[in-house]
Amino acid sequence: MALDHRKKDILKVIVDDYIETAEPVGSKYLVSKYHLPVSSATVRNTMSELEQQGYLEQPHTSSGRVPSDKGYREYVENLMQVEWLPPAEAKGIRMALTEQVNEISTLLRRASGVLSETTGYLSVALPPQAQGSQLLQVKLLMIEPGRALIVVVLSAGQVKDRIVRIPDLLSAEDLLKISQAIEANLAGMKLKDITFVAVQSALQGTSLPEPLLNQIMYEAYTAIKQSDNLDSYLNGMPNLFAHPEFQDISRARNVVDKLSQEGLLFGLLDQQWETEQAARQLPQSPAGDPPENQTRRRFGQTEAGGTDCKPCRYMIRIGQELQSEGLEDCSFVTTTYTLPGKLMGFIGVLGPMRMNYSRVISHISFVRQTMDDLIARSARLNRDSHNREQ
Amino acid sequence: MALDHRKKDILKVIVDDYIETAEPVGSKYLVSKYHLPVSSATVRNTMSELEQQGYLEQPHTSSGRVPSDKGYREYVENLMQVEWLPPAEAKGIRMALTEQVNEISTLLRRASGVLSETTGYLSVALPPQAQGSQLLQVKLLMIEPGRALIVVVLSAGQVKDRIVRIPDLLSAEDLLKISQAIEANLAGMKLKDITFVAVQSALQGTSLPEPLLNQIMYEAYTAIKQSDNLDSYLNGMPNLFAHPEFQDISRARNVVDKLSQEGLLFGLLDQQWETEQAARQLPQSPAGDPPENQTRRRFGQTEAGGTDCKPCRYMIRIGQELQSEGLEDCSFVTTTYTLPGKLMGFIGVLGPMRMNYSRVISHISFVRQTMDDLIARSARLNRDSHNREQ
DNA sequence: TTTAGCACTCAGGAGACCTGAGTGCTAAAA
DNA sequence: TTTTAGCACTCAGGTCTCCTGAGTGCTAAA
Repeated sequence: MALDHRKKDILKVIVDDYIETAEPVGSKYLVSKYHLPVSSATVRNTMSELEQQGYLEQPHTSSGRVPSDKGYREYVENLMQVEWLPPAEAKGIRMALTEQVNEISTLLRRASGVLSETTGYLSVALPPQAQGSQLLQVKLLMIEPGRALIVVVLSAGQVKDRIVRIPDLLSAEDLLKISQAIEANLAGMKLKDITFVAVQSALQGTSLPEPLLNQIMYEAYTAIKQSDNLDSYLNGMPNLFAHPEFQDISRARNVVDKLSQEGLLFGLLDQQWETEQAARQLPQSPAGDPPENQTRRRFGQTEAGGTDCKPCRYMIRIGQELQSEGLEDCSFVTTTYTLPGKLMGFIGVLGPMRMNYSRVISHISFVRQTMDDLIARSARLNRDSHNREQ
Repeated sequence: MALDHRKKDILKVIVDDYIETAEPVGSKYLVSKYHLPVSSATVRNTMSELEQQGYLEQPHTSSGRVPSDKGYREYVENLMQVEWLPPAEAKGIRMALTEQVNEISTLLRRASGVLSETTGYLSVALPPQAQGSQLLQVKLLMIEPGRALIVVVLSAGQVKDRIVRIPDLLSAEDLLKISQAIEANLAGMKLKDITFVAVQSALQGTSLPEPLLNQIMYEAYTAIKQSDNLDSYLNGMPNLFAHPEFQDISRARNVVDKLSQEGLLFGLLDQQWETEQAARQLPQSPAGDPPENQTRRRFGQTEAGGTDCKPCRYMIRIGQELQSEGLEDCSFVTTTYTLPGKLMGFIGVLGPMRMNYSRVISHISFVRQTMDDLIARSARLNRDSHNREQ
């Protein structure tokens, strides 16, 4: 079932060309454009076999071939060459990401912006799955009698605030007591481990009358639990319209529709999350058969001339693999960035199936790498300064 | 130059019909569908005159007529009837907006969502222009040595936080001192009146060494000044694709492109803001000639059966009036909601020029009214509870 | 196993034709 | 003076036919 050398060569050239031109590619054209050392008849025979094996499709009898989902998958897994970023571009991206970033949300916004601009597709950046991060601080600030601001600070550098109603009788000192009690008992816990009962028992010690506590207890609990409900960033929607596959308005609409559904992206990325988790369980076994429709490849250091980028795991989902009606003509390349404490978040690029995978992968890998570097550096700085103080 | 009775009638019917069908309307069709008491020949003559006066256009010689920008303007100013919301729908909207709203941002998100769903167009909601609102509180929370969280609370119920670097040597107590000093000196000031020098002199009293102060002074100043940089909400992008005027991908793209440009919406709404300001300066003179391309109408209380809605000022910009390349085929209906302290924010609905103005106006007016009620009620509650305590 | 050659297919563009909804104009009727 | 009936005219858009050329599969020879 494996493809022989010629078939691989021809499949690669076909996909390359189709990515470039968006036109079905024919045998004669292929031979002349790429100076293949065989005749067009031979190419025709090979194409015919590739079609029988499911790597190519023919829009109609008398037209050239177009890659199928399977063809693209073979291409991204075994055939394509990832071009590395020219150093100048890499430097530009690094600078764009590095400038004045104190918060993870700023970093995500930048990352998404850079990705959509440099790839010409649509990009998303999602905050880390905060249920796994630790609660650092909870502050209650009196805004005016009856209303307070709850600020929740998580270990991943995420901050969430919300205004809540509180009993009119609670004073600023009461609020201070309450927040101190919560912090004393819950700080350091993982978000997912915090229960209502935990909050309840934390507040038991405050010697405040029960009725006053009840309302704020509930508010504090939901504020903490929902503190992972952070914004995601999506850029480059208009980019999609430039590609011929979306000239047909109904397809374009399908995609825009899907992307506007809040939950969808999270769902797609949850899939990856689960896969990642599973992968961590296993001892890194490069020999293990990867599941059919997931790509994980490792990049080595590049040779001189390229931009260095450590091994980097990404996932490519092509067409049907997205299992999402309306996105059959799209591909989605995603990767994860990591925060201290085993936290992960996602960045991804969505484009037509006919996307320039090589370009997207090199960019997303570099952005990911830069993000990881920045995050690690920032963590290191903090640790250092901490040590210095002691 | 004014239109006589028949011309008005016919223009109204044409626009009504075109809004409904999106097809150029012809004379014979018009007479039979609407049982006009004249013959098609008469209608033809009238149409011809309306075209000469610029209210109608003919896509090509042998087709029916289509309203021009001027035709739509005449329509929205003098011809259309605004249908009021059926009470059931009004109730639904009110409930959707009312539930669990403690923050202006939540209210805006809901308002935008409701508007896009009920009108079937695209909707936006922008936060109030915070430069006019007062600084209520500034808190500095230590996250870890070298990093702090600045929380800025404004009078309009807006909260903004950001993480900043601080000198490692600053302790939590120092931060408390600093925030107290800032609050003591600046609380109650309008955002636009706060200068760097003001922050500087506020911190003079803290007896902290100057070098430590410099950095945080700058951070605090920018945090305060940028605290009006709040999120806007945009919903219903996919709705636009359902309308025939956007079947042509290039137009759709233009619109999506425009709307993705961050500044655009603010620019469009700034225009309205200036107009509003100007209007407030003037003693409410209903006799004054309104500027050519702005609509301001007052609604009275509705009669029995309708939903009550206080007088409500809105602005309609049609096609060219938007002065925005790419939006020539769109109209934008906007209105302002008000917060205590003369603060205003915007909500708006953008759709094809051929939008159902009546429907949009009744919905946007009702949403605005409901928002104002909610905000006022919330303010009243707070004041009351405040008084009770004293 | 590869290639040259040939017959075959078929999307898509060009041109001819037709239809029908719609117009403007004119002359008669009100 | 205004309205209407009637008629000739226009033209977008659907349908039909034809043609072209890029592309194929198959076969027989190299």
